[in-house]
Amino acid sequence: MSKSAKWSPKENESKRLPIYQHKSKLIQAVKDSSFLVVTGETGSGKTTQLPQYLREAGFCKDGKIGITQPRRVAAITVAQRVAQEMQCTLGKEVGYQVRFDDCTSQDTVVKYMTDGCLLREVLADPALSQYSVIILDEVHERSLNTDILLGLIKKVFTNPAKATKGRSFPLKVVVMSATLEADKLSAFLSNCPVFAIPGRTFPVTCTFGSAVGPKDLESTGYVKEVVKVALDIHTSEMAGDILVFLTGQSEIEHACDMLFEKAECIDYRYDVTDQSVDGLLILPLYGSMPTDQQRQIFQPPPPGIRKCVVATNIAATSLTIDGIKYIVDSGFVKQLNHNSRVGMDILEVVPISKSEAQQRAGRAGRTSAGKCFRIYTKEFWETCMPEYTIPEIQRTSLTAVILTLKCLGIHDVIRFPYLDCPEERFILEALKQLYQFDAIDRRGNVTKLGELMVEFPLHPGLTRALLKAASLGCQDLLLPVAAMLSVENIFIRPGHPDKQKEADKKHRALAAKTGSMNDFATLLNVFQSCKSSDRPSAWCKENWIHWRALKSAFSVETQLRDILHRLQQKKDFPVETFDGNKSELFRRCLCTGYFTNVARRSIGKVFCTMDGHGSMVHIHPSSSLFDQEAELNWVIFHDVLATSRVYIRTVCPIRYEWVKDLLPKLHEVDAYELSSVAREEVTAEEMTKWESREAAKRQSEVSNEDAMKKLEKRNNETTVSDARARYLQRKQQRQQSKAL
DNA sequence: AGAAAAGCC
Repeated sequence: MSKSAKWSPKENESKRLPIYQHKSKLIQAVKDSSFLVVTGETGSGKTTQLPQYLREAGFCKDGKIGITQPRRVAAITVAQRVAQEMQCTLGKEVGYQVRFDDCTSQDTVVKYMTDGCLLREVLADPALSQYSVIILDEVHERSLNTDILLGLIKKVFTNPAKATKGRSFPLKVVVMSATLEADKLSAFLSNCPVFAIPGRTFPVTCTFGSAVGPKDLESTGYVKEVVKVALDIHTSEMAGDILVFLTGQSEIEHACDMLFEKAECIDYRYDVTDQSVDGLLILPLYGSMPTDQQRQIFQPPPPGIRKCVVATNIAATSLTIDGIKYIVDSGFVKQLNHNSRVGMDILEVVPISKSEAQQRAGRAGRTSAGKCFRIYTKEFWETCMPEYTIPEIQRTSLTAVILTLKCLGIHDVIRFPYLDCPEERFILEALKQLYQFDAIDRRGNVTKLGELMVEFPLHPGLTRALLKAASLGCQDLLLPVAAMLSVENIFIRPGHPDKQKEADKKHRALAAKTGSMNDFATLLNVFQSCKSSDRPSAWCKENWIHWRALKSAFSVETQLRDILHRLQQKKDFPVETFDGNKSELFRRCLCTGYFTNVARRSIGKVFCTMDGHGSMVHIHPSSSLFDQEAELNWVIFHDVLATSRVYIRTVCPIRYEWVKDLLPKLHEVDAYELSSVAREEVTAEEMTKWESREAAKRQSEVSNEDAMKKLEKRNNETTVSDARARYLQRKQQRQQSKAL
């Protein structure tokens, strides 16, 4: 057939995918129902093929097909592949949109995008009127944005009265997920049908170990054990590469060092050119690693050499390495959890879930049968590992998300249809913060300021400070700072002690140049100095600054500037004036967004937070204020880190007068009030109760002095977090094992 | 006296 000669290899390949034989049934299933759950493991072809099938079947007549992904790279690479398969130019019929990169046009009918992008679109067009089909992909990963989109879709489109509002034709929704969550998702979306596509993976045999049991929850013995197991594999198993899962950068470097000492190896750090050694090629892999080093991971090892990649969870979903046949699973992961008891985010090492362990094991079966060596016992699996990973929505700060919902007109944020409901106190905490930032009023309604704030892709506190600066005409001070604080850490601190000293020295010099001992000012200085440099990347290298991170800060700043510029065109954008010097102006703006993060010197180097929790904190060693003895009594800070101590990081000295009038706001309102009046059905009784409490409150305004006394009292009682205790214990064990 | 996971608008 002459037609077949035209087929590209890709096209042939797509017909061999497991999904192909279900094509007509799948199209019919989408036609038959407004909601559909499609399950299929990685490799089934659902992400690339389903949108093409639906386009062929005429679903693009009235609108676009939108497919969401939790990650940027996935959205881009999948769009590239589909454009190739459809033999069209990327950005024409097939396109993608991620932050900073919109590759779509008028012609685009198949649009891949990140879930965050679609959420932004919903804010502008809640009816999603441009789309005929929305496909949510990788729903089992339960990213915060995907979860919110799911809830919004349920709320709007399962209600026939609301579903047609703002639309001229009905919307089709397809939710794609790994097999495990299928029934739950179907139940959530009005018991919609489930379509299962078989996967194409190879069997992976899993074995349990004996090294880590339920009693070893707080120990770091797993680092030693994974090294031992990896060496065992190297000496006794058939050819095939190894992937080791650990939790963080320093741990990975340590494990690589141990492997290098114990095996006949090539370590890329010392010797990549000598390919004559028969042995192990050891490659660390974590997110903040330079990209050219990351690229080495994907190259096949030299002949006769086995590759051993030691990675963080980045290798579980974000990156796929070919040729992996053996997995060594430590059973742990580092996770950022919001702790509402102490009111902060804590980065901690926790056991992975059973489903995550299966995901890790699956990485060995991509190209052939594989083996997974779990270093923990069966008992550990049964008693310490939860069935599923707790979804992000249940363990992060919800302030920004709640503001988004409020701006979408969803007042009852407690009874929003969450697939998994966050704890009520998390929601209340978010409401309280929004109230403190003047984003919502006492009745839980979004204020004018709140409507401005939701436009910015930033934490609300940072946005609040930025808007204050804008109203005072000094946005140029705050825009770079906001950008710098919303990208990954820009200061490089190498593992080698000598280089560490060198880096620290450079960083201190950057701080000193501002002449003000204010970490926010240092960020501004780094931003401006690099930007005005002739050779910015060389400047970064010289000063131990992450060029990649700083580059993204440059783009973020431009984006924030554009958003701000657009909002300032509005006629009711607030305008204020201020008399005083620049440094005070800068710091006063910061106070507007950071008065929830105020600390006061207590005794010596110990500070005490003024947020109502009264935690004892120290200034982080990376801060320019770390060794300042000066009369430094009041500070604001950007974030908290719980390691050997509870540290505040990115710190700025302030005067008490600047926050005096703001601090009472931290105590004046009970979060329950914000939520109960926000609920759609408020009983008359509830209303009177609330009114009378309001009246009582007005009569007895809590004075600052009273609030301070209360905090002082709490200081003596509390409150170093559990995370710190665990850290100390681990450190001790580490030292003991070192001594042996 | 001492330190950072992944991802997204």
